[in-house]
Amino acid sequence: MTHNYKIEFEKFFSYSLSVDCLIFGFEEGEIKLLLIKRNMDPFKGDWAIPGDLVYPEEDLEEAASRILFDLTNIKNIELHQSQTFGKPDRHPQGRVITCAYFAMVKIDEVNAIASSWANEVKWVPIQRIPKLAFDHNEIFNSSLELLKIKLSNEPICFDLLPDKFTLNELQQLYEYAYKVNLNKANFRKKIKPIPLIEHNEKQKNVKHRPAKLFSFDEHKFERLVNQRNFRFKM
Amino acid sequence: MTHNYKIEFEKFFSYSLSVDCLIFGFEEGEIKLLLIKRNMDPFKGDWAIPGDLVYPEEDLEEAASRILFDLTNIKNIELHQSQTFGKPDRHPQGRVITCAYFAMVKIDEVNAIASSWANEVKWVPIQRIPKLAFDHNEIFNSSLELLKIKLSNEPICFDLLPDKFTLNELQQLYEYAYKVNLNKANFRKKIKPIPLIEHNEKQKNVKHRPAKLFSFDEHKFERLVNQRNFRFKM
DNA sequence: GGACTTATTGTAAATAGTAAAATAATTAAT
DNA sequence: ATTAATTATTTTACTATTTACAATAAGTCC
Repeated sequence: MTHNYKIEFEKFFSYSLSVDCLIFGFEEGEIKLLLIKRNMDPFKGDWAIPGDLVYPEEDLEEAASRILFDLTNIKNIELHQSQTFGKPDRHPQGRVITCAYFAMVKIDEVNAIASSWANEVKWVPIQRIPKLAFDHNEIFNSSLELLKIKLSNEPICFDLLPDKFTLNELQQLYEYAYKVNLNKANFRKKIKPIPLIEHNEKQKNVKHRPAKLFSFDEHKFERLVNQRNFRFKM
Repeated sequence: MTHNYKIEFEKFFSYSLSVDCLIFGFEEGEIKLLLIKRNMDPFKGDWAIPGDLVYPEEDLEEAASRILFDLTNIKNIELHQSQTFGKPDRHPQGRVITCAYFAMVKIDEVNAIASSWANEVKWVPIQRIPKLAFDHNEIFNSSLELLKIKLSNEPICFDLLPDKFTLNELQQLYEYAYKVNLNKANFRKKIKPIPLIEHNEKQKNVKHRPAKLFSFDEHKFERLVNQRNFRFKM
């Protein structure tokens, strides 16, 4: 930092900062991303990742949290910082640097949607994301890569699944994320070390043998991580 | 982006952006970080990660690249984006958001050091990083975590090692990074799939049986990745 | 040559991963 | 009620990989 801030103040303190918040969900075997339809220029009418400028007194993560809340009414969930994008010409109206965050929500718990933000929102399967506004396709791609890395090293798959889920749903999530087919019996062997709560309840309204419902045992997981040196690995 | 930029221009386009560049090297069995001693306020005299404001027409990565060059004369090496830090009060002189990058250099090829930047620079083993200026300890910690993840998934260890290295040096690098002891025989078995060029040359000036020297076979590696679906995994 | 240090190879046991078959629970038709 | 069909779940056998440990080979230094 060799610059004299007094002299160069105007030149350097003239950037703007935004945060884009990728909201992922899981439904019917597909991981989905919440997109908004922009209701103002630039890129009016285009689909985009929700985002907003960061307020002067606001931390980056706070801003992402605010965007998430405005759109979904969800509070207090983990936000994962992704990459930051700052090409000088990425925003037509000035030098706007954007920092991407992503959140993972239980899609069945999200109802309140569409606000002052955008007149339209929709969940789009991540394998069928359309052309987006700004450099949002690039932001999506790099964030998805990060999501995939975290899915294989941290138990964040359970943030996407409903509170009670079947083992098949868990498997489908990984199959969709990595575009692979997994052997069912082996998958179950592999997830054996992960502490799950087995419910007496079963799947309903299916026309075949219903599967048992499970929940992630977060407390037991924490204990395992701290006491033995257990590591989540998929 | 629901804001009217015309009206709120002054309020929002008043941030500054900096880039911090963590430069990692490997020497005598230790992974080291290049630190500078600040020669101006704030935090004058404190050790810090090298960084500078981003110029108006400059991309983030370009800025990181410039910092790296000013300090080491090294050009055209890969820069890895780490996390971005933007707490409103992180910089005493205004709202400065900083985006961290890290680079990995061959420490023996870096000589030119100390510039207009700082009157003092030094390589510090990453297990003995002192209290740093600003929030630089936080930046270092999160970047180190990312470095460790990349070390286990990409062949970037060879960016740290000299062009010709011994297998022991390679092992020491991983042992130091993850603070573990590895079995020599098994380590050599594990790295078997990685394509290395075996030189006729041997280690010199050691008072024991000299080890063979190896280089990373980048071309063969690329071919493996593309043709079969080979993955680097440590 | 002999002591010493490190490199390199070998082997057996333990662990993890894979494929396929067997069994259980449910719905729906007969 | 019996049976077929479908899917969930468990079991078994097999294969490959990882780990631990021992043995041997190849240099340096005196």
